[in-house]
Amino acid sequence: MRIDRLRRGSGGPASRQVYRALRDAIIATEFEPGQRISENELAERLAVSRTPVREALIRLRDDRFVQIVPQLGTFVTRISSAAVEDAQFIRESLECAAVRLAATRADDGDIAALSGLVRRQAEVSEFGDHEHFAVLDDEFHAAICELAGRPVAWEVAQRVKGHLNRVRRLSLPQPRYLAEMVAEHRLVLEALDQRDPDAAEATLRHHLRMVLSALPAIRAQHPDYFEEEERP
Amino acid sequence: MRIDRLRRGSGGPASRQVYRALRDAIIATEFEPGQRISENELAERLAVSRTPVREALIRLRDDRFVQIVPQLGTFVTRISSAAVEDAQFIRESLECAAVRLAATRADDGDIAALSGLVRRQAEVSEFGDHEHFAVLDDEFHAAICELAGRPVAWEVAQRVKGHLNRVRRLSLPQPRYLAEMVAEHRLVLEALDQRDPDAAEATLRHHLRMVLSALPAIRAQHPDYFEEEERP
DNA sequence: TCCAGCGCACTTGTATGTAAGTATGCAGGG
DNA sequence: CCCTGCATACTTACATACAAGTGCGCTGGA
Repeated sequence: MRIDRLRRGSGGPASRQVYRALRDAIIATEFEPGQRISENELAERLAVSRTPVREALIRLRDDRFVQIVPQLGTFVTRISSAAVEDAQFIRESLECAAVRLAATRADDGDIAALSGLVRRQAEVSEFGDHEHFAVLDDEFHAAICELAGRPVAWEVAQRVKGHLNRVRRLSLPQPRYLAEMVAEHRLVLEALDQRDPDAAEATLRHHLRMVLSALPAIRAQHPDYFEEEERP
Repeated sequence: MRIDRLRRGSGGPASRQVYRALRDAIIATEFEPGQRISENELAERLAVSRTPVREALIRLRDDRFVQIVPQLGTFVTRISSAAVEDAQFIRESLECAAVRLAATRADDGDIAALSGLVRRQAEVSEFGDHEHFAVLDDEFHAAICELAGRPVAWEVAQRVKGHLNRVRRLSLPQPRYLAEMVAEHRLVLEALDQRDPDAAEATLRHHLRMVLSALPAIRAQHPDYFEEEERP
């Protein structure tokens, strides 16, 4: 396990640092879905008291990354197709609405900045640097929400996006994945450049749905990471 | 102040009860925007310890209903036009996306149930019972998200909706308000009955935007409840 | 009167202690 | 061997104690 004593006095309050560390660990499946996690053990391992650990876990419960059962334990939620689709729905609804606004509000300078961002994405995609690309990808989507005048859209989207990332990390890296992402970003950018809200929404929606397509395969590969769904 | 000792052992954990009580009080402006609230005083008044109070306040901060400044105090957020518009944006994006899905998935039984709900709304609107209407209104919007197969859309929408409610409570009650709401619900219902996603989205969007129109007037009436906005 | 400077009272953040409840494993009887 | 019942060790929820930091008011001096 990579969770370890966190250095204090740097990144804000302890509870926030614990939250981020646990969230990252869950999304990276360093904490496996279904696993039980103990407040006491985490507090000891992180060298803080139970209080900030508890506050972090409460927030993770709001994010649906853990399930807290009183007097029994706290468990990493298993992946449920419904939860992933919920996250996808929220992200898609918010970002598509934002990109429509962005298409009507962006000026030439905004488009140029976005264009530069996509260019940088193309560069790092050449080297297959997934980690760096992920940062630039987030910047791209954040910039769209910013252009729309609704940065809150990205904040909410980012929160639910963790569920999508957890699934994506389980899928085998496709060789042409990054190149395709860049190509789709270019299409969105083009639609924005032409101030075409309908095209911008359509291309972004298509782009966002790429991730979800791999869901059934991933489920077949890691059945014990998934919640068994009721079949009505 | 109406915040008072809460009865334990009834409605779940104490922290949740405190959260609900505080949230309701803030939305009802029983806690005025800008007012400082003290963990200690609240704990004493509610006859619980600081722990559940603190957990409730943390969640309220995530909702942007309070602002916590370390070593200084916790304050009820003033109303900001940006925050209200953010809430409106999120709610509108999610519910409009949901109603499109609902229009393609609803069967005759669903439509009939929704129709019955609107009929009950018409009844209570006759008596000007705003409180009861609010409950039925929530049921209506929740039902749409349920029909879409995305109940999470309503959960998120409901959370941000508090910001809209706080503003709405400050506006003078319009005499024909409830009747108009019912009429608009009928239009949405009609579009759903005809399985027309575009019409459903358009009518719902128009419906949701009614609240926002009163914002400037309310701001003029309660200037000290509002954040002063920067004029770039 | 006015101003400078110190001290106190209050705040949130964190640490630790108490209470209540559940699953588990072991012991004993059938 | 198998099942029943209890003791125990663990969990979260809540209460309380301590630490660090900020603003405000009082006090003393000019």
